[in-house]
Amino acid sequence: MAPNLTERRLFILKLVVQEFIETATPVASEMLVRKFGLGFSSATVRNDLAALEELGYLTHLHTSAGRVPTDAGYRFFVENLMDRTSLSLAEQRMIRHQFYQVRGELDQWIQLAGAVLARTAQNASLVTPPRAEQLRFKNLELISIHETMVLAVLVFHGGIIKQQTFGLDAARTPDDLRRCAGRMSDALADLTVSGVEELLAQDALRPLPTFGEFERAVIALVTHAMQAFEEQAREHIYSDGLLEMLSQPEFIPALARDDAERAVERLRRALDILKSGRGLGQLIPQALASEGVQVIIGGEHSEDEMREYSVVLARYGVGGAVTGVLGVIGPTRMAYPRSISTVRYISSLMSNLLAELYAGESRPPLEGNG
Amino acid sequence: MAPNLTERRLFILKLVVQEFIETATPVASEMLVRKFGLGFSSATVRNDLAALEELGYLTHLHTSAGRVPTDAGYRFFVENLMDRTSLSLAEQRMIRHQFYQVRGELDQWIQLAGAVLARTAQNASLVTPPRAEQLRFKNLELISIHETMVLAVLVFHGGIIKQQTFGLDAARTPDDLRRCAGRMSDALADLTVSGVEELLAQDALRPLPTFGEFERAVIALVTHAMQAFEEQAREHIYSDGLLEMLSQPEFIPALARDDAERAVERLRRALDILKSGRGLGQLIPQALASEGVQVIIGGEHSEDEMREYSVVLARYGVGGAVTGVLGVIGPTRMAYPRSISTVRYISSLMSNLLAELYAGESRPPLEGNG
DNA sequence: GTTAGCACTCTCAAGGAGGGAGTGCTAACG
DNA sequence: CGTTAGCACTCCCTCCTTGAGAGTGCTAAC
Repeated sequence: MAPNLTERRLFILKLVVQEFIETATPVASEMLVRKFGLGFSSATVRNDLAALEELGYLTHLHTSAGRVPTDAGYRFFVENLMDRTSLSLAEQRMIRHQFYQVRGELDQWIQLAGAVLARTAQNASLVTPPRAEQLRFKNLELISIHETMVLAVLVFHGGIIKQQTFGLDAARTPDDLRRCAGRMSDALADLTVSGVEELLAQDALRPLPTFGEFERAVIALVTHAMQAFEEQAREHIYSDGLLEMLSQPEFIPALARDDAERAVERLRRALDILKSGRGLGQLIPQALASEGVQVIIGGEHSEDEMREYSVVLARYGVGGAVTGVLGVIGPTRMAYPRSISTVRYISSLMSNLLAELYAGESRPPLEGNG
Repeated sequence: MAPNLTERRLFILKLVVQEFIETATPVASEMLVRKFGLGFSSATVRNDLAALEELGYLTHLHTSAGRVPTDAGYRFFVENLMDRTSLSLAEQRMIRHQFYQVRGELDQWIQLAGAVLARTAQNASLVTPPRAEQLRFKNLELISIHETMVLAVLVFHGGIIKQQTFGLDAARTPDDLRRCAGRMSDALADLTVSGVEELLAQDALRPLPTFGEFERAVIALVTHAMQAFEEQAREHIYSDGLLEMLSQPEFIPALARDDAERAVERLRRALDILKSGRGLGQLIPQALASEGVQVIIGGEHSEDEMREYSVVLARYGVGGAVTGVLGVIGPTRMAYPRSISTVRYISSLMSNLLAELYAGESRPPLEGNG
């Protein structure tokens, strides 16, 4: 009943997908024969195209239109047909160099990763900052802004920093604050949110002499800050490359197969997705739990609004300790080989950078030859 | 020669501008008469419209199209005609409440300001973080990540924080680092970039016993961080509300007077402006140097690519010490009264918040009734 | 100064024709 | 049986035309 997949048909499918990815134009039989100098006539190719269509890998919008891959077609291409290349060494070098230039500035890595992903894959990118499963307290500093206003700098494991100002009931000297911060740092060291909460509860029951009203207030502040941070960290996704994605023909009315309205509506939707993170929600935890590069194509998404988009994601980080997710999002007609190799490279690069930070033994520190 | 501006003509001009701002549709004489129950016939209004056109305040695209304000028309409206309202008390209360909820989290104020501006003015917003003219050092903390890796947290006056990791040549204990950070904090306290540079130079000439190789390396790090920060702070503009702006009819092909292609091209341009900050470059320093709310309308911009947009900007901050700029950007057909009052309110709100932080005497700290 | 009346201009949407692209089918060929 | 030439057919896209509608500008009267 269903046609079988001959070598030639596989080859033709590969050509169609590659061609459509490149040109964004439906692929015609005649054109394939001429452009690639196939040894068959266009009629033969047409038969194969019809077979591939019956198998569900291709469609066409109307009788006299060329073929376009379906989601299943892209999936088959990604799994079985595409050339598994890496980024060129020159590109890798260039990217490494850019990261080298912001060495030490952890908060810039995320931005840079987003920018590089977007530029290299010519689509939008998304990056979540590296996060520990559990925020763990490391250090506290209390800096006097003026007599009754204090800047608290909370440092957590993994180089995560949060600042918070608060007012005092009574004036305190900078030295006083410093001593207090030292005591607190020791008391709270390595605790998680629940640990701090516990301490606060205990403390309330049997107050220690060194921990007075003020100290308890600070612990409450820390608790609150950690809770808020964990919550907002889960939602926060950095994204970039909107402009790159918008230069894809899908978003250019004159080039879009359907009319201009659609192109703009699509754009608005895309913006919405990137900004709100809706439609990406499940993807992130899912990617965090997986190894290697994940590809989700069009209708494979659980969200309806994502069915015109594909996402290429990978986890990065050290062990299970500090991890994040980064990836590329764009129309289903996406240069999968390139996107995948870019995501793979950047995730491994980020992982190495983080490993240097936390393990130290992996490589000599970046500062070494500065 | 040129017609004169009678009371009625002023009134009609006001109506036309308001009407066009609201409906985004060219305003016809007949429609004005009916909608506002004017006591004149449409022919009379037509005469006045023609006069206003001759004065340069209105145009129409073709013979049988209604009138549309010119940039000069908007300008005249903003200066002389529009109702100078404030945000409603309910809105003010709501906004204050939102800021109250992120009290103490200085870095969230910027985001919040951007979001509120965008939502209230239904356009894109831009906010620069509050900056001192000169970055002034306040405090340094060195936190051991592992034996040879250190996280430096630099705190500057104005609650500005920068983190930077670096590797060590030789292992150091956390205590060692803490003591060192304390010495350095004292040595560098209140210095500007040039001050630190000077210290570094002096130090190189006659090394003090307490300041060894390591300390010099840290000072160099601080110098570098301050330089980099000052540079990138100048360029960094936070922006939000793209989605809000895109819901303006100018960006919706079906509603745009000209064709869909234009709408999308416009959109791409707008994105580009917001992302790169090109076209805004001069505006920021200019706004920093001015008092009150600045309005720049369409062709008044020095940049050509901005001639379809208007910007409403205001400085915020305390004295000349710590200041930033915030504002709204959107199509020239912008709800100026609302944008201006929003920008005015938020800038004063932010100024108050900053004043509390730095002066303390202006109001009781926000934490007071938490 | 104001107004009614009207011709004129220009846009916009709908309908129709012609050209073109590409397929699907059929019949013949090796 | 796979391959191929030939051809009818389908559907899109662009251009053109047409008619309706909107709104102006002008003129002449009030």
